[in-house]
Amino acid sequence: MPEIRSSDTRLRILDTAEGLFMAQGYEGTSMRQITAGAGVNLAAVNYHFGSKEGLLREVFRRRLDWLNDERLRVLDAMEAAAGAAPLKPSQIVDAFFGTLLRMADDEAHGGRVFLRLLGRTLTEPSEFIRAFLANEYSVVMGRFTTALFRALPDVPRAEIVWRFHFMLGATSYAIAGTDTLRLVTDWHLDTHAEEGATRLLPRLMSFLLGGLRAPLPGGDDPALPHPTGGSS
Amino acid sequence: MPEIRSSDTRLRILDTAEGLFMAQGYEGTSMRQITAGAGVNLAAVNYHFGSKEGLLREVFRRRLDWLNDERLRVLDAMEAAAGAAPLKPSQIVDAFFGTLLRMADDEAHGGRVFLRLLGRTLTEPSEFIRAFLANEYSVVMGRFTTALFRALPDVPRAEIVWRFHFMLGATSYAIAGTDTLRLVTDWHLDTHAEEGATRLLPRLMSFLLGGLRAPLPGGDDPALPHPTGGSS
DNA sequence: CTAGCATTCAAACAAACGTTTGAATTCGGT
DNA sequence: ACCGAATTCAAACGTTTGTTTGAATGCTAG
Repeated sequence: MPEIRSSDTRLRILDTAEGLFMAQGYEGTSMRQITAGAGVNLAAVNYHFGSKEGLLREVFRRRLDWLNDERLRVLDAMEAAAGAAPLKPSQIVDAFFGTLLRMADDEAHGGRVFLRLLGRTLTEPSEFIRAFLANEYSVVMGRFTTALFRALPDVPRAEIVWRFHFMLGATSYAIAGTDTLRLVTDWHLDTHAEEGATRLLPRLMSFLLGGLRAPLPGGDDPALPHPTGGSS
Repeated sequence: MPEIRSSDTRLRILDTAEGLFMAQGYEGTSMRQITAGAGVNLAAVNYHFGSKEGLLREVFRRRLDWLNDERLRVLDAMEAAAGAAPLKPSQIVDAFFGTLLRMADDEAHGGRVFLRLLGRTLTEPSEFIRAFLANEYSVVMGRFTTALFRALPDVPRAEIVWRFHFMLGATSYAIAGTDTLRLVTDWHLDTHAEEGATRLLPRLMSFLLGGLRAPLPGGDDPALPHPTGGSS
């Protein structure tokens, strides 16, 4: 096999960059930090990835390719088992978000570090990563939204897309800010110090399903005119 | 009144920086972009705010002070009207997230620009803004979590804090990514091009309440062992 | 009108940025 | 063992970064 390309320089760079991008963001991380942390020469990044942008793309690609393939694999298996019947919403949500969160305990595929980086980057789209992410996600998004359309035929499709967005946000935040939001709400979450990923899954799942299946904002439900009445 | 401090240089800088930080992030925005966009001298930022960090702090302070005061004002009015009875969860959620979203249509207090900046920055905490945000939010967070504790006496407190996090994430994403996530899910959301903020409120509200009041992840509910069975 | 403080300005500062270069080194195939 | 390609390396490239300086200008009070 003469195909063995990389020495471990590539991997060391990718792993180090993944961690630093997660902790400091893309713009906030310098090439010298990356190469110093990886113990390689400064020019190694440009040699192996062409540029800093190319490095970021590769950091995402090696994880996202696996994640989205896995998502589609799970969804395919579910649909094959269901035959012609539509899937349950809980199944679809689990195939998408459950697969993502289970990745947190899979150290071989990035673990918590990549999950936090992903959740973070979706909010700070550096304009050049947006096209890349949109392309990486387009197939998966199409499959899952149509699956949700079939699973919830009574819900307007626009509403389903909205709630998919909301679910994405709640999930990204939950994984990106395991210690970020703990500062905002310094209310100590009792026990769980590090093992939050496993305990997070069932909690997040019931929240997402509750939101997904909430009554439509049709108008008869609590309309809530906000009581701004201040006397003085 | 000899108290009139600022020329409008301060305001021009704050407004311009708010927009640029939103569009490009803190690290991705240079002082020269800010001062050029505001039409002021480069040294004006350091003169009025001391440093770039000081500018970011002030950008947040002038908006967050108003927002969180307003949140507390609404909550106070609600609790005064309710007397000794606990508030309804929908009231508390509206006082917190409804007040935030209504800010989007209030151009005098930042409007959509600040909302997107806020949602963005909560995910990329530059380590020096975390302490600042934690301090700005501590009072409000305390008041609202205890209000939720009273409103949902049967739900474990840790669970309420979790779901508060999830609600924060869904909301931040919804406002931060009005066009970000539209690229990820390029499924065109039909009509609404710009007026999304107003239409967003009822949709998000029912989603949040559905998630907040979802059945607890107790275990008897859909446990969903994921069907990973793939043949080849 | 003028003294005095607040503000603005052009210019320069050292430091850090991403990238490039060309020689030194390592490595696999014959 | 040797050649040629792949990789690593120290050094420097030209920009851009945030900040500082000291003189020029604006404004207000006496």
